[in-house]
Amino acid sequence: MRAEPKKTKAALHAHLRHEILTTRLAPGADIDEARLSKAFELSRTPLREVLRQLSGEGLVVLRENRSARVSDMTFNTMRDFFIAAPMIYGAVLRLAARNARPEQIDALKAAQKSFREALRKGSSADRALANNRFHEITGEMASNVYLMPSFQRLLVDHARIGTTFYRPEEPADIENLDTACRQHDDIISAIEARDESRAEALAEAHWMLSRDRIERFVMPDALDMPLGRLTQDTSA
Amino acid sequence: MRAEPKKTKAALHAHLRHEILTTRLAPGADIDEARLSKAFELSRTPLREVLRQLSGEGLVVLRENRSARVSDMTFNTMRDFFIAAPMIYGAVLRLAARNARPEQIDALKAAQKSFREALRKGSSADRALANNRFHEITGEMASNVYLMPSFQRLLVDHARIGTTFYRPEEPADIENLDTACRQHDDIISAIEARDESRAEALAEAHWMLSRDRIERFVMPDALDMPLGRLTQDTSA
DNA sequence: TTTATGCAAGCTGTATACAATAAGTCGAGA
DNA sequence: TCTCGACTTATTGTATACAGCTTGCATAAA
Repeated sequence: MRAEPKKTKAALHAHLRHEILTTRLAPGADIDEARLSKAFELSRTPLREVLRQLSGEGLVVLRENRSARVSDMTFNTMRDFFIAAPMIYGAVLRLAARNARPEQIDALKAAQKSFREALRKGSSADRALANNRFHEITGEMASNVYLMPSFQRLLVDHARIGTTFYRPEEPADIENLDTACRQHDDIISAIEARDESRAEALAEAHWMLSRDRIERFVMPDALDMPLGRLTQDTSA
Repeated sequence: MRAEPKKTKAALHAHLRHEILTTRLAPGADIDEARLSKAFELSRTPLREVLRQLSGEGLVVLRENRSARVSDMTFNTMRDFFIAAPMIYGAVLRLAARNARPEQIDALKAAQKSFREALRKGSSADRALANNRFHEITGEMASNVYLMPSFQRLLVDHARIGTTFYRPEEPADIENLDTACRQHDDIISAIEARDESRAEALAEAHWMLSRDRIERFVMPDALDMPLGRLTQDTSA
């Protein structure tokens, strides 16, 4: 965390992004300018500029005369997420299949390899980051300036959802990740084959998978045991 | 352009947004920090923050160690625009029909009234701004945080396209605007009736209209006169 | 014990000075 | 006349100091 200020600024941006995507900086958490300023040996002026930029990227919200805050995830945003995601992501994968260039496909395969490794022996943060990178590349493939803003915004919260709603002790969640990984492979092959329809369909399936995991998290299976009888027993 | 700095900052943001949307600040134009700083009696620190924010909104691009620049419109971005617009805009109007609240519908009607007035006696900038406001309200109605970033980005360039590809001397362009105005009315009634499908269909029609105008601008009708024969005439 | 008001400490927003980087200009050599 | 290069000028990026706002605490009154 030393080096010239120019690099420091980029490093700070990367650091905050990392911390927010992995929810080490929790949604809704306050961001302390002074502390970051000291930690990165960077004055508040450029630091605030980074904060502004992150705000533009949807990672942070700025409030007048108050500290910056990590953008939070409410039930409403979750709802918005599952309304918007299938459409945007479907469009991105369709365009990716249409426009992907060979070197981008190579990059996608490399990202998938990293994702596999993170699955095997990485932390849940590593996994979310690797997955994020994978999808980010599909966005680059689609290369549509008007789709990217929403897509990036979705990816941010996709990553946060991925780390929030995951229980490593739950077999169903492990299996869920395996399925996701296979879907990534399918996505790669669809893009490589320039099969737009299949790419779009895979997007839908991929998001349904996330949705399932969250549903199981929020609404777990009911206990399968009858309660003891507490009433109407005095008449016996 | 006086008042306390807090207001000045907002004023500067509004000013730049206005100038860019109406293409008085042309796409690709350089933005001079020092000059703006003097003009608004605001130091460069907050000014640069505004620039960062505008960059997040897609109005401006920042380059390292170079002046900020109004984001440009190339053939590629135009292409991206017409690929993304029908989908995003269709989704927004569908959600608007689903979620619009009464006071928002009132606001939309008011915006449409302003648009009508701008049509009658406003400049082409007034028109673009009024139209922008109209659509912005539909975005508020949809109220989906993940759709808004792309939608806003589209609206910015929609406004710029509206002022760039308009020739007041062209009867077809005048008629085009009348049609757009009627479509706005239809959109309002579809939203009021909570008719999602119709709202979505109107979005499609509305963008096709913009597309037509641009097509006619870029590829005007061929002259309806036979050219003199210049070749193969020596054999006679 | 509770509520209100004033004071103090801390944090956010802005201005200004300075450092670093890029661009333009002039001159020298080919 | 053209090209290369050093120097000058202008502009961008950063640090720091200060002003204004918010908040929390303490003291006093009910």
